[in-house]
Amino acid sequence: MSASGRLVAVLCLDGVVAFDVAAACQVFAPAAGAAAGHYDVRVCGARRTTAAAHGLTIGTSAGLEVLEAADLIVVAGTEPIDPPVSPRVRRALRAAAARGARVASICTGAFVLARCGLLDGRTATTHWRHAPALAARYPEVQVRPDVLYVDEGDVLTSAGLAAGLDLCLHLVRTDLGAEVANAAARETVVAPHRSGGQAQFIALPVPEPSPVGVGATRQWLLEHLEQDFSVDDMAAHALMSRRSFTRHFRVETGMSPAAWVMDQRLDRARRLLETTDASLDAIARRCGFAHAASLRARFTAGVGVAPTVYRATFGERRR
DNA sequence: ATAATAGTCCGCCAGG
DNA sequence: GGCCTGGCGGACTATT
Repeated sequence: MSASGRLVAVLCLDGVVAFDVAAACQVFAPAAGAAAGHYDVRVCGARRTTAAAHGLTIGTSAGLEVLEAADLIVVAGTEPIDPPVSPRVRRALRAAAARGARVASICTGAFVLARCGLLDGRTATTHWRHAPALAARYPEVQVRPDVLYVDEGDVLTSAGLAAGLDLCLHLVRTDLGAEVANAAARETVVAPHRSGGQAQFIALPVPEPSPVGVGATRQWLLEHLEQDFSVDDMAAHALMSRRSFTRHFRVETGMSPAAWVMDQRLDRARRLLETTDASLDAIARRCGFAHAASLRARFTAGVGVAPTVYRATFGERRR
């Protein structure tokens, strides 16, 4: 519950994928930077060192006992997939979820959660290559092979490798707000915000505007977010028919045009709520909403809390 | 709050 | 045949 010093345990089983461990550390553990000091990260395992995939060895900084106290447990993926899970780990993960701590998996770490029964009746994702295996072995799990990550509140899963970074940034965003998350993303040199629903297969994974395809149009949209657009307006800018435009847009971004624009509007609203004292109405207009009422509705639906609550939580209270 | 309206998404298919 | 475009229309969603 404390605002700082959340205890994060990164769990390394045999065959752990080093990239996944590093991704979590990179986002949560920096000693300097925006997120510094907010998390207390321990890489934990059953032994001092854990044999990782690809012949690497990972030295752990804690034993399994941290699982019992952690506020957030990140289960890194393993190769081969679906490793045996000791009763101790199983108990610890279940207990953590039961006491309200969050349990997150990266890549094939979802198999570990599934094995512990934490995904039963839930929606989850994993690396696309292993999604069929996850669904086949654990029929209780609703597998979504087509998203970057799934946030079920206390249990979160993410797709392959880089999507783990997206999930970690999503957690920072939830805990500390968009400004801190964006700063952490900047340090990691990844896209600041890729929403969980984004497709795993996208031609241009990083939403940096590119001059090819519909990238130029996305750039243009970002520069004029305060305006109102129909899909026809966007297609006209891209010199395409509406049908071709929406088709290309989905291939490149994994989202429909309207959904993408809404994501961008909400992102901007979050930032303005955090960093300015502007009125809701002014923010609404600067983000392309007709009025405060529509911002409020879409914000609450998309972010999960009302704008004023968000500002009270994450806004800079500087004198 | 409800129904009417407008806008969006996407499978389908013909044509270049 | 493979590939891309863009019109059509129906299901769906948001807005008023």
